[in-house]
Amino acid sequence: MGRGKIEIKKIENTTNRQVTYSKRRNGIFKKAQELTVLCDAKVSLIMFSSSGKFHEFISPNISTKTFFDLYQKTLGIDLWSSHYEKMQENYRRLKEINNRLRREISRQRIGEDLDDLNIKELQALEAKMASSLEAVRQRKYHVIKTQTDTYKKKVRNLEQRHANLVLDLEAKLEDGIVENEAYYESAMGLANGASNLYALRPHQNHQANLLYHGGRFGPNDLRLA
Amino acid sequence: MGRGKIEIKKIENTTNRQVTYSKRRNGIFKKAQELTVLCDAKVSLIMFSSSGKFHEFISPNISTKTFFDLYQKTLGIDLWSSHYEKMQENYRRLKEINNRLRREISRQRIGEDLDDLNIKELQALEAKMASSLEAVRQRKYHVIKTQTDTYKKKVRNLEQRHANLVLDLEAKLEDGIVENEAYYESAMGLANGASNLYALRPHQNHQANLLYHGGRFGPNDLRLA
DNA sequence: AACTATTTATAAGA
DNA sequence: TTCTTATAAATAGTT
Repeated sequence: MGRGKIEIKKIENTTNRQVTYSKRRNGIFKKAQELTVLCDAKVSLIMFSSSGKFHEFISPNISTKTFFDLYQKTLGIDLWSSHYEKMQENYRRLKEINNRLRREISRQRIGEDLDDLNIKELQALEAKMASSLEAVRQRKYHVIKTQTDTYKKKVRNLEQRHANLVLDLEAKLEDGIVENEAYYESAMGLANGASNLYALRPHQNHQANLLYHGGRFGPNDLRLA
Repeated sequence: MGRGKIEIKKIENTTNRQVTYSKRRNGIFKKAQELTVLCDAKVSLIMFSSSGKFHEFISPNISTKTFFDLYQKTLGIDLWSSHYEKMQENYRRLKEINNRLRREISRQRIGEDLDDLNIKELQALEAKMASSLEAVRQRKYHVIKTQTDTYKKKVRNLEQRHANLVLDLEAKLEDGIVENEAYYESAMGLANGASNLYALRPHQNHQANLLYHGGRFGPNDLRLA
Protein backbone atom coordinates (compact mmCIF):
# COMPACT_ATOMS: atom_id res chain seq x y z
CA MET A 1 0.00 0.00 0.00
CA GLY A 2 2.34 2.59 -1.22
CA ARG A 3 4.57 3.32 -4.10
CA GLY A 4 5.96 -0.12 -3.80
CA LYS A 5 5.25 -3.28 -1.94
CA ILE A 6 7.39 -3.85 1.11
CA GLU A 7 8.40 -6.99 2.86
CA ILE A 8 7.23 -7.31 6.46
CA LYS A 9 10.55 -7.43 8.27
CA LYS A 10 12.40 -5.01 10.47
CA ILE A 11 13.32 -1.78 8.72
CA GLU A 12 16.99 -1.45 9.41
CA ASN A 13 17.36 2.19 8.50
CA THR A 14 16.57 4.02 11.70
CA THR A 15 15.16 7.16 10.18
CA ASN A 16 13.02 5.17 7.83
CA ARG A 17 11.83 2.99 10.65
CA GLN A 18 10.81 5.97 12.70
CA VAL A 19 8.96 7.54 9.80
CA THR A 20 7.12 4.35 9.11
CA TYR A 21 6.36 3.96 12.81
CA SER A 22 4.89 7.41 12.93
CA LYS A 23 2.76 6.91 9.84
CA ARG A 24 1.51 3.50 10.74
CA ARG A 25 0.89 4.50 14.29
CA ASN A 26 -1.49 7.14 13.10
CA GLY A 27 -3.08 4.60 10.83
CA ILE A 28 -3.63 2.01 13.51
CA PHE A 29 -4.93 4.59 15.97
CA LYS A 30 -7.43 5.72 13.42
CA LYS A 31 -8.46 2.14 12.86
CA ALA A 32 -8.86 1.62 16.56
CA GLN A 33 -11.00 4.68 16.87
CA GLU A 34 -13.17 3.66 13.95
CA LEU A 35 -13.61 0.21 15.38
CA THR A 36 -14.59 1.71 18.68
CA VAL A 37 -17.23 3.87 17.08
CA LEU A 38 -18.51 1.61 14.33
CA CYS A 39 -18.75 -1.55 16.38
CA ASP A 40 -19.27 -0.14 19.84
CA ALA A 41 -16.17 -1.97 21.01
CA LYS A 42 -13.77 -1.30 23.84
CA VAL A 43 -10.24 -1.03 22.61
CA SER A 44 -6.98 -0.55 24.41
CA LEU A 45 -3.94 0.00 22.25
CA ILE A 46 -0.60 0.66 23.83
CA MET A 47 2.65 0.88 21.96
CA PHE A 48 6.28 1.51 22.60
CA SER A 49 8.47 2.36 19.65
CA SER A 50 11.91 0.85 19.29
CA SER A 51 13.27 4.06 20.73
CA GLY A 52 10.99 3.72 23.74
CA LYS A 53 8.42 6.30 22.84
CA PHE A 54 5.04 5.58 24.32
CA HIS A 55 1.65 6.04 22.72
CA GLU A 56 -1.75 4.90 23.75
CA PHE A 57 -5.28 4.74 22.50
CA ILE A 58 -8.16 3.76 24.67
CA SER A 59 -11.88 3.85 23.98
CA PRO A 60 -13.82 6.64 25.58
CA ASN A 61 -15.70 6.12 28.79
CA ILE A 62 -13.24 3.59 30.06
CA SER A 63 -10.05 4.12 31.98
CA THR A 64 -6.93 2.12 31.47
CA LYS A 65 -7.30 0.69 34.93
CA THR A 66 -10.88 -0.33 34.25
CA PHE A 67 -9.67 -1.89 31.06
CA PHE A 68 -7.01 -3.88 32.80
CA ASP A 69 -9.48 -4.95 35.44
CA LEU A 70 -11.83 -6.10 32.72
CA TYR A 71 -8.98 -7.86 31.03
CA GLN A 72 -8.09 -9.74 34.17
CA LYS A 73 -11.66 -10.57 34.94
CA THR A 74 -12.17 -11.91 31.46
CA LEU A 75 -9.10 -14.06 31.60
CA GLY A 76 -9.97 -15.10 35.11
CA ILE A 77 -6.56 -14.15 36.31
CA ASP A 78 -5.12 -11.51 38.48
CA LEU A 79 -1.75 -10.32 37.43
CA TRP A 80 -1.14 -8.55 40.67
CA SER A 81 -2.84 -10.88 43.02
CA SER A 82 -0.28 -12.38 45.33
CA HIS A 83 0.66 -9.48 47.53
CA TYR A 84 -2.65 -7.77 47.09
CA GLU A 85 -4.73 -10.75 48.08
CA LYS A 86 -2.62 -11.46 51.09
CA MET A 87 -3.39 -7.97 52.16
CA GLN A 88 -7.08 -8.42 51.54
CA GLU A 89 -7.03 -11.57 53.60
CA ASN A 90 -5.36 -9.82 56.50
CA TYR A 91 -7.74 -6.97 56.14
CA ARG A 92 -10.69 -9.33 56.34
CA ARG A 93 -9.29 -10.99 59.42
CA LEU A 94 -8.64 -7.71 61.09
CA LYS A 95 -12.23 -6.78 60.48
CA GLU A 96 -13.38 -10.01 62.02
CA ILE A 97 -11.26 -9.44 65.07
CA ASN A 98 -12.61 -5.95 65.29
CA ASN A 99 -16.12 -7.20 65.21
CA ARG A 100 -15.36 -9.77 67.83
CA LEU A 101 -13.83 -7.18 70.09
CA ARG A 102 -16.83 -4.98 69.61
CA ARG A 103 -19.14 -7.80 70.42
CA GLU A 104 -17.12 -8.55 73.50
CA ILE A 105 -17.40 -4.99 74.64
CA SER A 106 -21.11 -5.00 74.07
CA ARG A 107 -21.47 -8.22 75.90
CA GLN A 108 -19.75 -6.76 78.89
CA ARG A 109 -22.54 -4.34 79.40
CA ILE A 110 -24.28 -5.47 82.48
CA GLY A 111 -27.79 -6.58 82.03
CA GLU A 112 -27.03 -8.09 78.69
CA ASP A 113 -26.42 -11.73 78.29
CA LEU A 114 -27.01 -12.51 81.87
CA ASP A 115 -29.44 -15.02 80.44
CA ASP A 116 -26.51 -16.99 79.24
CA LEU A 117 -25.00 -17.49 82.69
CA ASN A 118 -25.70 -20.33 85.06
CA ILE A 119 -25.90 -20.03 88.79
CA LYS A 120 -22.27 -20.70 89.42
CA GLU A 121 -21.25 -18.14 86.91
CA LEU A 122 -23.68 -15.66 88.32
CA GLN A 123 -22.33 -16.24 91.78
CA ALA A 124 -18.78 -15.79 90.60
CA LEU A 125 -19.80 -12.70 88.75
CA GLU A 126 -21.58 -11.32 91.79
CA ALA A 127 -18.55 -11.88 93.93
CA LYS A 128 -16.19 -10.28 91.45
CA MET A 129 -18.44 -7.34 90.94
CA ALA A 130 -18.78 -6.88 94.64
CA SER A 131 -15.03 -6.84 95.03
CA SER A 132 -14.67 -4.60 92.02
CA LEU A 133 -17.22 -2.27 93.52
CA GLU A 134 -15.23 -2.31 96.70
CA ALA A 135 -12.09 -1.45 94.74
CA VAL A 136 -13.87 1.45 93.16
CA ARG A 137 -15.06 2.69 96.50
CA GLN A 138 -11.62 2.45 97.99
CA ARG A 139 -10.15 4.22 95.06
CA LYS A 140 -12.76 6.92 95.42
CA TYR A 141 -11.89 7.50 99.04
CA HIS A 142 -8.24 7.49 98.16
CA VAL A 143 -8.74 10.04 95.45
CA ILE A 144 -10.74 12.25 97.72
CA LYS A 145 -7.94 12.19 100.26
CA THR A 146 -5.05 12.68 97.92
CA GLN A 147 -6.29 15.15 95.44
CA THR A 148 -3.18 16.98 94.34
CA ASP A 149 -1.72 18.88 91.48
CA THR A 150 -0.49 15.66 90.04
CA TYR A 151 -4.00 14.39 90.00
CA LYS A 152 -5.18 17.51 88.25
CA LYS A 153 -2.54 17.02 85.62
CA LYS A 154 -3.77 13.54 85.08
CA VAL A 155 -7.25 14.80 84.54
CA ARG A 156 -5.99 17.23 81.98
CA ASN A 157 -4.12 14.47 80.24
CA LEU A 158 -7.19 12.37 80.30
CA GLU A 159 -9.22 15.13 78.78
CA GLN A 160 -6.65 15.60 76.08
CA ARG A 161 -6.69 11.92 75.32
CA HIS A 162 -10.42 11.99 75.07
CA ALA A 163 -10.35 14.95 72.76
CA ASN A 164 -7.86 13.16 70.57
CA LEU A 165 -10.00 10.10 70.55
CA VAL A 166 -12.97 12.13 69.44
CA LEU A 167 -10.99 13.63 66.61
CA ASP A 168 -9.68 10.25 65.64
CA LEU A 169 -13.06 8.72 65.60
CA GLU A 170 -14.60 11.51 63.64
CA ALA A 171 -11.90 11.14 61.04
CA LYS A 172 -12.59 7.45 60.87
CA LEU A 173 -16.27 8.02 60.49
CA GLU A 174 -15.71 10.40 57.67
CA ASP A 175 -13.62 7.80 56.00
CA GLY A 176 -16.27 5.23 56.41
CA ILE A 177 -13.96 3.10 58.48
CA VAL A 178 -16.25 2.70 61.39
CA GLU A 179 -19.23 0.94 60.07
CA ASN A 180 -21.08 -0.14 63.08
CA GLU A 181 -23.03 1.95 65.37
CA ALA A 182 -22.40 -0.14 68.40
CA TYR A 183 -18.71 0.42 68.16
CA TYR A 184 -19.18 4.04 67.47
CA GLU A 185 -21.29 4.51 70.49
CA SER A 186 -19.07 2.65 72.81
CA ALA A 187 -15.94 4.24 71.48
CA MET A 188 -17.41 7.71 71.48
CA GLY A 189 -18.68 7.08 74.89
CA LEU A 190 -15.19 6.24 75.94
CA ALA A 191 -13.80 9.26 74.22
CA ASN A 192 -16.34 11.56 75.73
CA GLY A 193 -15.67 10.42 79.21
CA ALA A 194 -18.71 8.22 79.29
CA SER A 195 -21.21 10.81 80.34
CA ASN A 196 -22.97 11.74 77.15
CA LEU A 197 -23.29 8.49 75.32
CA TYR A 198 -25.70 8.23 72.44
CA ALA A 199 -25.52 11.92 71.81
CA LEU A 200 -23.72 11.37 68.57
CA ARG A 201 -24.52 9.35 65.58
CA PRO A 202 -22.28 8.16 62.84
CA HIS A 203 -22.51 9.59 59.42
CA GLN A 204 -20.82 8.23 56.39
CA ASN A 205 -19.82 9.82 53.25
CA HIS A 206 -18.68 8.36 50.03
CA GLN A 207 -15.44 8.95 48.39
CA ALA A 208 -15.55 9.77 44.76
CA ASN A 209 -13.40 7.88 42.37
CA LEU A 210 -10.98 9.95 40.54
CA LEU A 211 -11.28 8.41 37.16
CA TYR A 212 -10.90 10.67 34.28
CA HIS A 213 -11.52 10.26 30.64
CA GLY A 214 -10.14 12.26 27.88
CA GLY A 215 -12.25 13.51 25.10
CA ARG A 216 -11.09 13.55 21.58
CA PHE A 217 -7.71 15.18 21.74
CA GLY A 218 -8.98 16.09 25.10
CA PRO A 219 -7.73 16.76 28.57
CA ASN A 220 -5.35 13.90 28.68
CA ASP A 221 -2.40 15.53 27.14
CA LEU A 222 0.43 14.25 29.22
CA ARG A 223 3.19 15.44 27.03
CA LEU A 224 6.21 16.50 28.87
CA ALA A 225 7.61 18.50 26.05
CA MET B 1 -12.51 1.52 1.57
CA GLY B 2 -15.09 -0.66 0.10
CA ARG B 3 -17.96 -0.58 -2.26
CA GLY B 4 -19.12 2.60 -0.70
CA LYS B 5 -17.89 5.12 1.76
CA ILE B 6 -19.34 4.76 5.25
CA GLU B 7 -19.89 7.25 7.96
CA ILE B 8 -17.97 6.56 11.16
CA LYS B 9 -20.83 6.07 13.57
CA LYS B 10 -22.21 3.08 15.37
CA ILE B 11 -23.57 0.41 13.05
CA GLU B 12 -27.03 -0.19 14.37
CA ASN B 13 -27.69 -3.47 12.59
CA THR B 14 -26.28 -6.09 14.94
CA THR B 15 -25.31 -8.65 12.32
CA ASN B 16 -23.67 -6.03 10.23
CA ARG B 17 -21.85 -4.66 13.23
CA GLN B 18 -20.49 -8.05 14.13
CA VAL B 19 -19.33 -8.72 10.60
CA THR B 20 -17.60 -5.38 10.43
CA TYR B 21 -16.08 -5.98 13.84
CA SER B 22 -14.69 -9.28 12.71
CA LYS B 23 -13.26 -7.91 9.49
CA ARG B 24 -11.76 -4.82 10.98
CA ARG B 25 -10.44 -6.73 13.95
CA ASN B 26 -8.43 -8.88 11.61
CA GLY B 27 -7.28 -5.76 9.84
CA ILE B 28 -6.11 -3.99 12.94
CA PHE B 29 -4.42 -7.11 14.28
CA LYS B 30 -2.55 -7.43 11.05
CA LYS B 31 -1.54 -3.78 11.30
CA ALA B 32 -0.36 -4.32 14.84
CA GLN B 33 1.64 -7.31 13.80
CA GLU B 34 3.24 -5.46 10.90
CA LEU B 35 4.08 -2.51 13.10
CA THR B 36 5.70 -4.84 15.58
CA VAL B 37 7.88 -6.39 12.92
CA LEU B 38 8.62 -3.43 10.70
CA CYS B 39 9.37 -0.95 13.42
CA ASP B 40 10.55 -3.23 16.18
CA ALA B 41 7.84 -1.86 18.42
CA LYS B 42 6.06 -3.33 21.39
CA VAL B 43 2.34 -3.37 20.92
CA SER B 44 -0.49 -4.41 23.17
CA LEU B 45 -3.92 -4.44 21.61
CA ILE B 46 -6.87 -5.62 23.64
CA MET B 47 -10.44 -5.43 22.49
CA PHE B 48 -13.88 -6.30 23.71
CA SER B 49 -16.66 -6.40 21.18
CA SER B 50 -20.05 -4.93 21.97
CA SER B 51 -21.16 -8.46 22.74
CA GLY B 52 -18.30 -8.81 25.19
CA LYS B 53 -16.03 -11.04 23.15
CA PHE B 54 -12.40 -10.64 24.01
CA HIS B 55 -9.46 -10.54 21.63
CA GLU B 56 -5.89 -9.64 22.18
CA PHE B 57 -2.73 -9.06 20.28
CA ILE B 58 0.57 -8.64 21.98
CA SER B 59 4.02 -8.41 20.52
CA PRO B 60 6.12 -11.53 20.84
CA ASN B 61 8.65 -11.88 23.62
CA ILE B 62 6.66 -9.78 26.02
CA SER B 63 3.94 -10.76 28.45
CA THR B 64 0.88 -8.74 29.19
CA LYS B 65 2.06 -8.24 32.73
CA THR B 66 5.44 -7.05 31.56
CA PHE B 67 3.63 -4.75 29.22
CA PHE B 68 1.50 -3.29 31.96
CA ASP B 69 4.52 -2.90 34.19
CA LEU B 70 6.28 -1.08 31.40
CA TYR B 71 3.21 1.03 30.88
CA GLN B 72 3.11 2.06 34.49
CA LYS B 73 6.81 2.66 34.68
CA THR B 74 6.69 4.83 31.60
CA LEU B 75 3.83 6.92 32.85
CA GLY B 76 5.46 7.09 36.24
CA ILE B 77 2.23 6.03 37.80
CA ASP B 78 0.84 2.98 39.44
CA LEU B 79 -2.67 2.24 38.34
CA TRP B 80 -3.26 0.11 41.34
CA SER B 81 -1.62 2.27 43.90
CA SER B 82 -4.64 4.36 44.75
CA HIS B 83 -6.77 1.36 45.51
CA TYR B 84 -3.86 -0.36 47.12
CA GLU B 85 -2.92 2.59 49.24
CA LYS B 86 -6.47 3.15 50.30
CA MET B 87 -6.46 -0.40 51.45
CA GLN B 88 -3.23 0.04 53.32
CA GLU B 89 -4.63 3.11 54.96
CA ASN B 90 -7.75 1.25 56.00
CA TYR B 91 -5.61 -1.58 57.19
CA ARG B 92 -3.56 0.72 59.35
CA ARG B 93 -6.66 2.33 60.78
CA LEU B 94 -8.24 -0.98 61.46
CA LYS B 95 -5.17 -1.93 63.42
CA GLU B 96 -5.38 1.26 65.38
CA ILE B 97 -9.01 0.65 66.14
CA ASN B 98 -8.17 -2.85 67.20
CA ASN B 99 -5.54 -1.62 69.54
CA ARG B 100 -7.88 0.94 70.96
CA LEU B 101 -10.54 -1.67 71.51
CA ARG B 102 -8.03 -3.87 73.21
CA ARG B 103 -6.93 -1.06 75.42
CA GLU B 104 -10.51 -0.36 76.25
CA ILE B 105 -11.06 -3.93 77.24
CA SER B 106 -7.96 -3.89 79.38
CA ARG B 107 -9.03 -0.69 80.99
CA GLN B 108 -12.26 -2.28 81.96
CA ARG B 109 -10.51 -4.60 84.30
CA ILE B 110 -11.11 -3.46 87.78
CA GLY B 111 -8.14 -2.02 89.50
CA GLU B 112 -6.59 -0.82 86.31
CA ASP B 113 -6.79 2.72 85.22
CA LEU B 114 -8.80 3.82 88.17
CA ASP B 115 -6.02 6.32 88.49
CA ASP B 116 -7.36 8.07 85.46
CA LEU B 117 -10.76 8.74 86.94
CA ASN B 118 -11.71 11.80 88.94
CA ILE B 119 -14.07 11.83 91.86
CA LYS B 120 -17.18 12.45 89.83
CA GLU B 121 -16.32 9.64 87.51
CA LEU B 122 -15.53 7.36 90.38
CA GLN B 123 -18.85 8.17 91.95
CA ALA B 124 -20.68 7.49 88.71
CA LEU B 125 -18.74 4.30 88.34
CA GLU B 126 -19.55 3.26 91.86
CA ALA B 127 -23.23 3.90 91.31
CA LYS B 128 -23.30 2.00 88.05
CA MET B 129 -21.42 -0.89 89.49
CA ALA B 130 -23.73 -1.00 92.45
CA SER B 131 -26.75 -1.13 90.17
CA SER B 132 -25.06 -3.65 87.93
CA LEU B 133 -24.26 -5.74 90.95
CA GLU B 134 -27.87 -5.50 91.93
CA ALA B 135 -28.87 -6.61 88.43
CA VAL B 136 -26.58 -9.58 88.72
CA ARG B 137 -28.03 -10.50 92.08
CA GLN B 138 -31.55 -10.26 90.85
CA ARG B 139 -30.69 -12.31 87.86
CA LYS B 140 -29.08 -14.89 90.08
CA TYR B 141 -32.20 -15.21 92.20
CA HIS B 142 -34.32 -15.40 89.09
CA VAL B 143 -32.16 -18.14 87.63
CA ILE B 144 -32.27 -20.10 90.81
CA LYS B 145 -36.04 -19.96 90.72
CA THR B 146 -36.53 -20.76 87.07
CA GLN B 147 -33.87 -23.25 86.27
CA THR B 148 -35.31 -25.24 83.38
CA ASP B 149 -34.37 -27.36 80.45
CA THR B 150 -34.39 -24.31 78.28
CA TYR B 151 -31.82 -22.80 80.50
CA LYS B 152 -29.66 -25.90 80.28
CA LYS B 153 -29.79 -25.73 76.53
CA LYS B 154 -28.59 -22.20 76.67
CA VAL B 155 -25.63 -23.24 78.71
CA ARG B 156 -24.77 -25.88 76.18
CA ASN B 157 -25.02 -23.36 73.41
CA LEU B 158 -22.82 -21.04 75.31
CA GLU B 159 -20.25 -23.71 75.82
CA GLN B 160 -20.29 -24.49 72.14
CA ARG B 161 -19.83 -20.87 71.26
CA HIS B 162 -16.92 -20.67 73.62
CA ALA B 163 -15.32 -23.71 72.14
CA ASN B 164 -15.67 -22.21 68.70
CA LEU B 165 -14.16 -19.02 69.91
CA VAL B 166 -11.20 -20.85 71.29
CA LEU B 167 -10.67 -22.60 67.99
CA ASP B 168 -11.00 -19.34 66.15
CA LEU B 169 -8.57 -17.59 68.35
CA GLU B 170 -6.06 -20.35 68.22
CA ALA B 171 -6.22 -20.27 64.45
CA LYS B 172 -5.66 -16.54 64.49
CA LEU B 173 -2.77 -16.88 66.86
CA GLU B 174 -1.20 -19.40 64.57
CA ASP B 175 -1.67 -17.00 61.73
CA GLY B 176 0.02 -14.28 63.62
CA ILE B 177 -3.02 -12.07 63.38
CA VAL B 178 -3.34 -11.53 67.03
CA GLU B 179 -0.31 -9.69 68.02
CA ASN B 180 -0.86 -8.39 71.41
CA GLU B 181 -1.08 -10.22 74.61
CA ALA B 182 -3.72 -8.03 76.11
CA TYR B 183 -6.14 -8.92 73.40
CA TYR B 184 -5.24 -12.53 73.63
CA GLU B 185 -5.88 -12.64 77.31
CA SER B 186 -9.15 -10.84 77.21
CA ALA B 187 -10.42 -12.72 74.20
CA MET B 188 -9.34 -16.03 75.62
CA GLY B 189 -11.03 -15.05 78.79
CA LEU B 190 -14.19 -14.65 76.82
CA ALA B 191 -13.67 -17.91 75.07
CA ASN B 192 -12.93 -19.78 78.21
CA GLY B 193 -16.29 -19.48 79.74
CA ALA B 194 -17.20 -15.91 80.24
CA SER B 195 -17.06 -16.05 83.97
CA ASN B 196 -13.90 -14.09 84.33
CA LEU B 197 -15.11 -11.70 81.72
CA TYR B 198 -17.16 -10.04 84.30
CA ALA B 199 -14.16 -9.26 86.27
CA LEU B 200 -14.11 -6.42 83.84
CA ARG B 201 -15.90 -3.28 84.64
CA PRO B 202 -19.20 -3.59 82.96
CA HIS B 203 -20.48 -0.06 83.18
CA GLN B 204 -17.60 1.39 81.28
CA ASN B 205 -18.59 -0.52 78.28
CA HIS B 206 -21.49 1.75 77.91
CA GLN B 207 -18.97 4.37 77.44
CA ALA B 208 -17.36 2.49 75.93
CA ASN B 209 -11.77 8.23 27.84
CA LEU B 210 -11.35 8.77 23.70
CA LEU B 211 -8.06 8.96 25.14
CA TYR B 212 -5.86 9.13 22.32
CA HIS B 213 -2.25 9.61 22.38
CA GLY B 214 0.25 10.10 19.84
CA GLY B 215 0.88 12.56 17.09
CA ARG B 216 -2.12 13.59 15.19
CA PHE B 217 -4.15 11.09 17.03
CA GLY B 218 -2.31 11.40 20.12
CA PRO B 219 -1.85 14.23 22.41
CA ASN B 220 -0.23 11.77 24.69
CA ASP B 221 3.18 11.64 23.23
CA LEU B 222 5.33 11.34 26.27
CA ARG B 223 8.59 11.83 24.61
CA LEU B 224 10.96 13.82 26.64
CA ALA B 225 12.63 15.39 23.69
C1' DA C 1 -17.13 -17.14 3.56
C1' DA C 2 -15.86 -15.24 -1.09
C1' DC C 3 -15.82 -11.64 -4.29
C1' DT C 4 -14.77 -7.09 -6.09
C1' DA C 5 -15.53 -2.19 -6.70
C1' DT C 6 -14.00 1.33 -4.03
C1' DT C 7 -12.03 3.65 -0.43
C1' DT C 8 -8.17 4.07 2.48
C1' DA C 9 -3.44 3.61 3.94
C1' DT C 10 1.02 4.33 2.97
C1' DA C 11 5.99 3.95 0.58
C1' DA C 12 8.75 6.66 -1.68
C1' DG C 13 10.01 10.98 -3.12
C1' DA C 14 10.11 16.00 -2.52
C1' DT D 1 8.52 16.64 10.05
C1' DT D 2 4.80 17.30 6.36
C1' DC D 3 2.85 16.96 1.58
C1' DT D 4 2.18 14.53 -2.59
C1' DT D 5 0.95 10.76 -5.28
C1' DA D 6 1.29 6.19 -7.23
C1' DT D 7 0.21 2.04 -5.60
C1' DA D 8 -0.82 -1.58 -2.17
C1' DA D 9 -4.09 -2.96 1.15
C1' DA D 10 -8.42 -2.97 3.48
C1' DT D 11 -13.02 -3.45 3.36
C1' DA D 12 -18.46 -2.36 2.35
C1' DG D 13 -21.71 -4.23 0.03
C1' DT D 14 -23.00 -8.07 -2.52
C1' DT D 15 -23.36 -13.02 -3.65
